[in-house]
Amino acid sequence: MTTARGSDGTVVEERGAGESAADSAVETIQREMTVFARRARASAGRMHPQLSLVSYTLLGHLEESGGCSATDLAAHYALDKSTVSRQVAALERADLIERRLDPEDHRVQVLHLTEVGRRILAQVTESRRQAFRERLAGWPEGDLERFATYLLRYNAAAAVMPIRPSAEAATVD
Amino acid sequence: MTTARGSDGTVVEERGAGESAADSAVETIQREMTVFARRARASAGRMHPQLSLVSYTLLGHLEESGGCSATDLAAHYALDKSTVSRQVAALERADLIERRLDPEDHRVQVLHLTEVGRRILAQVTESRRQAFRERLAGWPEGDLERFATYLLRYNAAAAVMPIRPSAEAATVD
DNA sequence: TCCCCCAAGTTGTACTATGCAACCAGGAGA
DNA sequence: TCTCCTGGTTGCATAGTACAACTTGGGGGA
Repeated sequence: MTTARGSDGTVVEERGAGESAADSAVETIQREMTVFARRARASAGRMHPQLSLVSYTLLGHLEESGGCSATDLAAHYALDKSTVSRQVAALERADLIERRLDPEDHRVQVLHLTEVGRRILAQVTESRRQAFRERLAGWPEGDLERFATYLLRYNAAAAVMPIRPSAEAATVD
Repeated sequence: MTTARGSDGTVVEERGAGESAADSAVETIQREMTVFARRARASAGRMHPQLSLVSYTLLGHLEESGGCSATDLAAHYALDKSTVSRQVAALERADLIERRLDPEDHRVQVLHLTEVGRRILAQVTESRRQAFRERLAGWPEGDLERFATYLLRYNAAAAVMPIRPSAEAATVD
């Protein structure tokens, strides 16, 4: 981090002597992506009262998969099965999901969103989307599309090139 | 760009009849920023065993500020002073920072990086920068600069937008 | 068929990060 | 001086997580 940032988000750039414009852009990208991640992480605790961080993700996965087992969730998000088990228990207590015994294999509990769960998930999703819309309000459409394209390109690369130290990084999600 | 499938499969894209291309771009941006945040969070612990994401951030702030108080850190990162106090204690135990009593005001402990701290921070920063360089390798310079600009613009907006409990928070994933 | 082993989930335990509240110590003003 | 404010620490509670031991159900081979 080579940057000072005021509470207003103003950024002071310092360009080293031998640096090319491209290097400088890379650094800015790194810094700003990190800022975003930190901010996101920092506000994780002030999540929707009903829906913790992981809970939201799990609900989203249930919505899109149309129901799956706890083991599937654990594998998909690289979480321990005990962690998922407790999360699932909490979500069930909150009436956001329900369990149905798989008739084929009685060891398996297939998890499904309840109506309430679907509604809460939609609410939270909508409120996230609203926040993004506000922040991106007034951007020219061309900029929005290029920004989206860049992010896709970046993430596609990141998926294949995890931060180095260990190979397990590939299990990120 | 309406179809973006990260390996995580977080969000189902539903493009309603009345939705513009700009709306679609906003959704893609939201999804991809979230993917990035999750990946960053998940891999944070792997970048350097010695340095958690928060620790890394705090060290970085000390480096760029040239020394500041624990209260400054807490305010800047919206952390509780007790949290910072404990983080600082750990960093001091690890010999990465040192405290110097402010001669002007004996209540204040000005925190400074030690040589070791500076070295470790540089190492981690370099390894992160390398990862970013790899992911951005081959991008045309114009794209890099636009991407950097967009991120700056986005984060500036995010910094100003009121943090509503169920908006920004939900962003994390 | 019966037994053994594997897979899905649950529960006990421990550890980390965190916030809040109570507290301590140094400063500043009435 | 006395009171109040500020920087910091510590006690306590909670969330989220992993690991290991355990429970229950399935399936394959002798």
